[in-house]
Amino acid sequence: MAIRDVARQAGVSTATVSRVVSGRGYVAADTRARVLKAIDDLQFVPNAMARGLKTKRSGMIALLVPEIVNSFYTTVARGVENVANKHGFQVILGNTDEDVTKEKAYIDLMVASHIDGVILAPSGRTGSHLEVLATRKVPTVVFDRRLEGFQADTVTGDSVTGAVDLTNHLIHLGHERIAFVNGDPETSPSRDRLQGFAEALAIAGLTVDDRWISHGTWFIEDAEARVERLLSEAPGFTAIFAANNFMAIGALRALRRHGIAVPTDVALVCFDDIEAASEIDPFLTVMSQPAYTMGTLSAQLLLERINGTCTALPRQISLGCQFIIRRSCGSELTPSAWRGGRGQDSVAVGSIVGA
Amino acid sequence: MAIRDVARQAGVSTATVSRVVSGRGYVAADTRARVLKAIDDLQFVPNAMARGLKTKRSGMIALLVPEIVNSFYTTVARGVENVANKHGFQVILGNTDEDVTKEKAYIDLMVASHIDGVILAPSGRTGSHLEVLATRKVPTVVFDRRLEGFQADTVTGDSVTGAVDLTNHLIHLGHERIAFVNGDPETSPSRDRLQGFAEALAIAGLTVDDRWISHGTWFIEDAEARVERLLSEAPGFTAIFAANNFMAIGALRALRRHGIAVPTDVALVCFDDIEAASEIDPFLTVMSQPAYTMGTLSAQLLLERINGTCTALPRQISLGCQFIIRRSCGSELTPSAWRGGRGQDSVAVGSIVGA
DNA sequence: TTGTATGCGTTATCAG
DNA sequence: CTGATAACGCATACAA
Repeated sequence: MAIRDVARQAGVSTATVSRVVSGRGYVAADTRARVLKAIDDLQFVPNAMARGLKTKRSGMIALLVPEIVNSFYTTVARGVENVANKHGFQVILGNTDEDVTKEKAYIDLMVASHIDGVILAPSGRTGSHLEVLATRKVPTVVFDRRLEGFQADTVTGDSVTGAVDLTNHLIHLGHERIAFVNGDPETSPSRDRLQGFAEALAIAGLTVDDRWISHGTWFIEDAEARVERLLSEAPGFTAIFAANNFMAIGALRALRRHGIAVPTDVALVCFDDIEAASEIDPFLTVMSQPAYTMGTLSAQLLLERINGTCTALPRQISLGCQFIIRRSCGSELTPSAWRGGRGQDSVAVGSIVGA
Repeated sequence: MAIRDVARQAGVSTATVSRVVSGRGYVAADTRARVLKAIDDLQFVPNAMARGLKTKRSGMIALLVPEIVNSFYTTVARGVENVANKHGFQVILGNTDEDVTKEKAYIDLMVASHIDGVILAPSGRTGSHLEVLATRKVPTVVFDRRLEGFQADTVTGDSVTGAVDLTNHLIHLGHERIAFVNGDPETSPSRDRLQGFAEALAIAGLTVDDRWISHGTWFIEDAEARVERLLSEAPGFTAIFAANNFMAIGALRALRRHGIAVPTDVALVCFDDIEAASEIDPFLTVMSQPAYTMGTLSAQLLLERINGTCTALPRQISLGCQFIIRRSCGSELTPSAWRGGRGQDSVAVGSIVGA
């Protein structure tokens, strides 16, 4: 059941069938009807590979995320998928596990599959392992994490500002000794959030005990181990700033094991929301990134490149984050600030930095 | 930079290059070396579409889930992806949004892409919209939800037993008036869990107020609205059995709005875990399904079909669930039972029902 | 408006 | 062990 079978059945040439199927070119109404009937009779489904071989387009885009069980990334995925599907693209979702090697392997596979575009939250500091994308001119959008030495449209959250706000919040509540549980320092959000944290402290005239700042990976277990160590080696802090939701979960585990209550004994704030947790009890004060929007926007930028609609220089877009105040800092719940948006994001203020 | 460029560069035929690349057939050592050098020089990457057109295999399998932000499904995805990648397959992850139409659209796309196999948690009661998979002989594994009138390997959690245990737990704690917040009655887990619930109550000589049993969809918002209605129209229950994690979250939202505390005022248990929430505070008593194992197993079954290793009749596998007791029922935390497994699942007892 | 013919980049079948 | 060559299923330039 290939295109030629349909052609024979309808008494036309394969070219005509192709025109009917693709909708390109002129076909007489009655001829079209005959072809459509044949297609239906034979249950003809065009072979996407053969088509792709000819057109050099696969109709697929890849989305590579470092951690598929993190709801931040799945929400981004939702956004990407919705926009992509709406424009006739399928999304291949890959989980890179914060591993540059695995990321590279995926990229190579994608290149071989002649994927039409790639959206990824990269794991390394540089984009050296992505050069094949540039070489093969595969449209690429980087999100969540900026990359050094790699030109591509980039969509990130405004981590510096968000971290400043989150830190100020703690400072205003009277905290002066704040521990910072960071993720992988190779990734830009890690550095940005630490920077915002440090800036806010400096302006407030506060100093940081270096022992209260820990780096590592973005895995829960790692954060847990580091907070564990922190508690035994350098206690004395009254609050914790977790660089993302997973770091916060790790911190919570360690604190719980030590019988330390949040926010009674230690305050806790973090980047990214932990939706499920907050249902139970308005709990963690967070700086929620517009994940869904990050996904839709990334997909839009990518599609513009794929369709050639945009040929401008790489665009850098920074999205504002949403401050959600809950009672994790010892403060009372502020109803007006408690506007946890579900499903789609609430308004997200974006600023375009690049061209 | 196609295979013929490599052939020319290495001074051999395309057939020889193909043999080197695919690893099939005899090639002299020195010839192979020359070819490999040419491949490296030219940065040759074989075109997967051309290969697929010839071999009729895409090297891809599709995983269709109803709700991508539900950690149960992302955990399954992790399992599927790990096994698939290990065997050289890529995974296309699709989100069907509990929508049969969207599911059908995905399936059609997959068939056109000559996907090698499909793993899906279907949305409808029957598999009538999946017949194209049978027609085209696309290996298929159904997981999480059984399908009527569709022959395929199936991997599910043992919902009936799990529901019985969960219900007995509530009964033993003294609850006699239990509300049941179900999901979509078109899906088998919904029916199985209600059945287990009813069985346990019957054995205990308890009756159910029909107004306390609600059906609908598997969306959080829907459960929330139904519990909301329940609270105003038929209060009086002392416990809630939520058919899955999302139903529980919806219930929690409604309860919170009414100022009803869990477990103080109303007890709550559910199927599937809410990992993040439990980190904060050992909270919900749940019947956790072995999601990761469900993923790896589904992938294994599928690969056996794809490789033709298994040609037996459809296999039905039911996986035992893990009972995690926390303090959501008014009981004290039982340390020995508190063994929430992370990452990979703890032991999961499986029973093969079919051939 | 329709048909013919060619090629996309591989793999596989045969000779050699 | 290696090479020539014919498909695979479709899209498209060019003819008609």
